[in-house]
Amino acid sequence: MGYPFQEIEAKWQAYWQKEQTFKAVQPSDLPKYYILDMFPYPSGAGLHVGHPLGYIASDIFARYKRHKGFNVLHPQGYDSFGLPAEQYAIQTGQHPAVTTEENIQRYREQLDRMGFSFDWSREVRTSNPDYYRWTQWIFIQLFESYYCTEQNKARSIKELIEIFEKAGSDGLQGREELDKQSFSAADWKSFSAAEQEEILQKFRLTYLAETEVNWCPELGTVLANDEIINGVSERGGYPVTKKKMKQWIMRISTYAERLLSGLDGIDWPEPLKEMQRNWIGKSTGATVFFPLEDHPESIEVFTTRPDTIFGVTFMTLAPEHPLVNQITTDAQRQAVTAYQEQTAQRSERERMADTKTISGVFTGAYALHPFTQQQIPIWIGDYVLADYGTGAVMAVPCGDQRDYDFAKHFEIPIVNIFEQTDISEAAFTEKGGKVSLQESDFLNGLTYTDAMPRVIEALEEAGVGRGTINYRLRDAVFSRQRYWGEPIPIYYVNGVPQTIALEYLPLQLPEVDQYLPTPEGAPPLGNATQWAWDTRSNEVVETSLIDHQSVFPLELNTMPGWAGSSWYFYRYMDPKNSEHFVSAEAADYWQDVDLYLGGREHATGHLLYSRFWQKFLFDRKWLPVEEYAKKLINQGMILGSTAFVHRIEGTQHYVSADALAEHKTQPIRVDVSLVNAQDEILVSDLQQWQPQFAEATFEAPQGKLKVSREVEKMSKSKYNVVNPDAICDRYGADTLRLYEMFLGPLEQAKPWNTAGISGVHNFLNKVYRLYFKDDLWQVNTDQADPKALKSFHATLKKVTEDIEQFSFNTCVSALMICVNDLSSLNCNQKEILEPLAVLLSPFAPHLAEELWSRLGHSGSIARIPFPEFNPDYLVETEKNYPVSFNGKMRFQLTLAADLDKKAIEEAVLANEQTLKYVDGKPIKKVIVVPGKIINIVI
RNA sequence: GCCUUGGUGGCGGAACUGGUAGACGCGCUGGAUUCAAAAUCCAGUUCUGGCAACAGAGUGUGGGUUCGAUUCCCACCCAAGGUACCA
Repeated sequence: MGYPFQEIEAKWQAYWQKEQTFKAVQPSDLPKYYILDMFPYPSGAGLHVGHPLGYIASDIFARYKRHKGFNVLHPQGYDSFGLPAEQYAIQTGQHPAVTTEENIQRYREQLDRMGFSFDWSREVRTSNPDYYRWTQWIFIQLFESYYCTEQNKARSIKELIEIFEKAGSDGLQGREELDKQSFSAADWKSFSAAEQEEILQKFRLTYLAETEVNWCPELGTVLANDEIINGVSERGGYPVTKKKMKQWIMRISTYAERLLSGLDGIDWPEPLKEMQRNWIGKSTGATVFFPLEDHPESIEVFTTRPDTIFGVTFMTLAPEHPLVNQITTDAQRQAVTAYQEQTAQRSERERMADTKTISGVFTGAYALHPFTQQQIPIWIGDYVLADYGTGAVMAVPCGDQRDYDFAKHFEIPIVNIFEQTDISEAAFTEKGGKVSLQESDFLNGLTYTDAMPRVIEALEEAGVGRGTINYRLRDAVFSRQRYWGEPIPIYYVNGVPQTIALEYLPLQLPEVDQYLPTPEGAPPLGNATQWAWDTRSNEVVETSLIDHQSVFPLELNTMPGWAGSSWYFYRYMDPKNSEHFVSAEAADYWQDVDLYLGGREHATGHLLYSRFWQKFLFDRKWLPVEEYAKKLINQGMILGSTAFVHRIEGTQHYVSADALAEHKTQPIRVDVSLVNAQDEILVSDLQQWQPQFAEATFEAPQGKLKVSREVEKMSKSKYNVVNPDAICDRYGADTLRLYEMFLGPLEQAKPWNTAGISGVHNFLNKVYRLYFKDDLWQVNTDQADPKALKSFHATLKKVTEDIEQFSFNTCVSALMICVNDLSSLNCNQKEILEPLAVLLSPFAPHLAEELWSRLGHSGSIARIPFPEFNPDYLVETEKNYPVSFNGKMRFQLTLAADLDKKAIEEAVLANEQTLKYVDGKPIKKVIVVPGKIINIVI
């Protein structure tokens, strides 16, 4: 009989809830420790066994830290705005708020069953108006800020306006945003509100712009770059095309450098940092201006290889480049226009899929080389992207493979500027090495390293270019044409955006009767009858009143999914505050997240955007630190093990998976819960499960069909989901917790497989039997066996070290060894069993609480000090040393444990019979390897 | 293509800065207990040969450094994830 886990778990879960055992106190004299999980999106499918993996790990650590005397903040909440609830609403008419609430209920029940030590009094939900009020507030602050390049931080836009009022455009030197525009202080004051706003829009950290966006027609919305995977939408996999739209944009690019350098100071997984670095994509090079031959303007290019400037034989512009139409000669106009149309029609996906076909058209125009004044033909080609760099490249076919291919294809001349290199087959693209330049005027004889600073200097002297740093990171589109998201707190007076003051927030989502876009293509909020802002009463009023003087239209777009999740970790510190998004005192006490656990898939989305907002809020002095998460761990995904039955192609006849070689078959997914441990499925179960099997025929001995397996992501549609509730029913939450940890290293992805769960469950039964014999309490106060003490303290040492390194799988193994030892030594002394309960408490909290109360304590075990490791128990009097000779182990030598290296050597040489000679040869030298090996040289 | 991570029994996985490879668990084999089963306990289990003692091989492949390599170095193969006309 196993231990009564159902009774124990229910009892202690109720106790924790009633006693508020895990409430984080604030203020407190204890040192703080903040452990955060990435909060879940509450989907309709509920939790599967993969979801809790990270929660279990963070919970073990949180409980451990409490035992170690920390004031632990371990909160949980819901990222409850999102597309699935909205799509469900479109299909059923059910309000997303209703389905979201239902899903949250279900999530909460499932989470509670697993015995997590969350402080639920601090729960946040991003779709709650009390929460999104502050998301809207942050949006407004971004709108009311600009980035000051001199102080290298965000400042209030009011300070920028002051600068303009005092000195006009001269007050802001060298800012590209102003382009060539210049105005005096008097000019500024004479500008209309709309004119002023047009200038300010170039500086605001969130701004409106007509841009080419990724438009997903199926979803009816725009998507950010990180929401697109291989040219199709991340959600649903629908095609994405380019479309011009007026959108709210976040000026994340101003933070590119700080987002990059900030990575060095935080303890995040290296692969994840690398992904962020690549996404930011810093490249150092130069901007070069190529004057046009018959046109006043010049073409600006960005290049990482200005040292190869004498190898330029043509230029390529993106087909969308603004100068193309102006410079194209009449003779070439038809061809150019045709090419432009052709590229515009190709979807993003087509363009990406087909990178091998070389295409392009000559514009007929020429630029002049900035140093040699030679004529350079200007081409357009779709291998040049409009939105990277300046949308134009100086083509150096000898040094860049794409330019090389283009030149070969269109028979453009190639000049080799690299000494002693062969470019008959491919371009020479290496940067390092000792290859020097030739036919390069003042750069002749210089290597890459020497030529770079020299050429940048020359460009600057001649006024035709400068050293530049370019980033791949683009500003992030912030508007979504959706209903179930935060409304953007903006209304428009004559087209000029105005913010809604804090005291009138939140701007609550209006009711609509349709969650689809309006027939005119406006976002779903366009369906609302009440969606206009009255500036006299400062409230939302009937849309039909817009003609009145004081009533203005509200923004129809909502915020993207990442808005609410970009700052939630600060709300947990002070969740009920109605004055601030977090109070200075709370932020000051908790500071930042000490440990953040979550999936790798958020590397270039949530984890980048939230760092951006953090830096902004830090700049404006609302938050105390510039990086919010000191340490981050990516837990690996638990994958499903999908089962397949096999149907002979074109028939309704199914065969066993071991007979696949003989037939041409088609695999069909079946529900894993119907498959037994031997990978067999009963035909009768299968026929009951889905009607398509009812009329099929089977080649199944004893009515059993063999299935084949494949490891895939867990998902409802793949029928491979395992529900944690089922595991809790059968084995209990403590077993589930231990087993998920035992499965393998936390960071590693692994398929779910229940095969080993009995071993872990057995371990807990064994623990129980240390305390109870035939359900009778058997713990006594006798002195414990030294062997038992030794085993316990060795385990204590190992487990403590392993917890600190998040190696929970080896912790479980160590505990198993210890309990096996104690059980075979018949150990039932309080001296060991009392601290053992505390040691087990992070892993199997329910059982530990029960044992603790049976040991005669009142109250929870949760804050009892963790047992201290005592090295005295591990002292050994004798040690076994393996003796190696010529790399082979030859002897076991038993020596006193306190001997040092020298004494061991002497002891070996003193041993006349067995060791002074080896294979009849005298020993020349004894090498003692630190640890436990003795090496002998003859 | 590039970047990152990894490759160890039938399976999941251990092995601290180079030191007895395969801990722990599953599975399997045999035994004890039982009328029987479940549960529990004990023993064995990398592979090959052998009744056995034992011998040989062995951490993706091929080299190298070392008294000694899963661990360090070089080249390659494979898998997973990321990313891609980024100039």
